Amino acid sequence: MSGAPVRVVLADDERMVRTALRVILDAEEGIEVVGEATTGAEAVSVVRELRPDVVLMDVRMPEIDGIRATEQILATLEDPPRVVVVTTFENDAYVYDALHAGAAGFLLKRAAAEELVQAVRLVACGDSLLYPAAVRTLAAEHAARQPARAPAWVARLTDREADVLRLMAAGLTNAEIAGRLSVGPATAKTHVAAVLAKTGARDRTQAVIAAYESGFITPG
Amino acid sequence: MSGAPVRVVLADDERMVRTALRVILDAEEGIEVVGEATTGAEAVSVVRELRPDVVLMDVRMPEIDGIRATEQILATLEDPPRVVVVTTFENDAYVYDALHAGAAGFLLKRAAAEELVQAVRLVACGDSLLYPAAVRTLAAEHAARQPARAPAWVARLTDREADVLRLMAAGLTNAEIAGRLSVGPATAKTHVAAVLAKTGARDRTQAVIAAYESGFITPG
DNA sequence: CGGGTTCTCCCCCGCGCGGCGGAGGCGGAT
DNA sequence: ATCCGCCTCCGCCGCGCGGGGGAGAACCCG
Repeated sequence: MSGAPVRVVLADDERMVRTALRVILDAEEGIEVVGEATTGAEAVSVVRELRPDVVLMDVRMPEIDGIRATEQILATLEDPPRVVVVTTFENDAYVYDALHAGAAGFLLKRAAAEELVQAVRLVACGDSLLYPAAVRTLAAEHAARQPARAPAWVARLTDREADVLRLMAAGLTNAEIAGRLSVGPATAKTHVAAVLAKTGARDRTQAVIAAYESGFITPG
Repeated sequence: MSGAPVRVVLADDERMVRTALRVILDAEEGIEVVGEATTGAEAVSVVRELRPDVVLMDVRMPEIDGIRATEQILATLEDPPRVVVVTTFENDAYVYDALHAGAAGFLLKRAAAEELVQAVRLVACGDSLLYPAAVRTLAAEHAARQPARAPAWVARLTDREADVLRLMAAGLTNAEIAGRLSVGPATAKTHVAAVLAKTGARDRTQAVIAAYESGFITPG
């Protein structure tokens, strides 16, 4: 815990921001700012060279944005540093992207100095962290991932047609669907035809796509 | 900030836990435990009556679990309190459920006393919060939505075959794929056949299903 | 009672699809 | 210089699929 200091690299295109971060972090014991970068591309090469423990990565940067830079760092380096994505606005959609890219944390620039320091220490210990307000964004996205996206046609499906669509989305042929539902092949075809009509699909493949895209069935 | 104290209700079926929480929180200035509940149903009625600012809600409780109780509280009360879901194990799938139910935070019972206090203060201010380890769960779920679950066959696809699979998953016929890629129909068929072979699919529909299930393409 | 909906089943037809084998060119690796 | 992987294309064949009809039985609801 109190061994070697945490080595930090700052990536931000604005000098003032870098300076502010450096001042805050350098004042802390056990934290050492070892490098800076002003573009995403530079961030990747600086990190590759200096091998810091933590990277504070701005989102909006020239050449390569912080999200892509994060992806590249995590994809190309072995034993990569922990990346904390930093941005200005909390309503940024970047929260999701940052986590998706493998970021260990997400901070707003308006965060207090103590929050920043705590963030660096936390991720250096292997923990993850999100700026509280960002959690709301994430939670909201999570919650929103369920409703809304159910097109009208889903409700118009009869029970039987819904069964058939599920089996179609399981990759079954008409004959197999008939067998699974214990009905004649002709009946299965009729239901499939009805599903195609209601989904507006040209063939069973498009129907399955519609089933996925509408959330009627979900991967995993 | 330092006006009226934060009024807290504790909902947990274990007396020891309630006592522990009460001792910790009552020792803090500006925080007042105004009520307790031992079941989910009781939690709902107690909250309805006492109108606290914050509810510490256990997950596992008799009658109604904490998740459903949270849902009911947030759905039926106007100007509802902020609910922090508390549980014992961090590998609980409840993190997701809790956020989905509208919880403002997620804490583990092993959290330090200071974390607990900070959590109450934070959510009382309107911020959200997650126990750091819980963030990992959430972030991992988010991140896991892409990598890992990429079966071996994804990597074995050639660039061209990946293009073709994407178009297949867009619902195009062989002829349309050929047109889109500016190649002959025979070539498109060859690539499709290769995709079917590598995905282990019997027909294009199963290939598209594999594409979704593997995360090769994502809904939305 | 009649009308609507749903589920069931049948016919024929055309065609896209998938399986089969073969072939030539082109670039990188050995 | 040789092999191998990838992309490109060609034929043939069988079959499942989708489109077009029609039809009977059960059910609910007004």
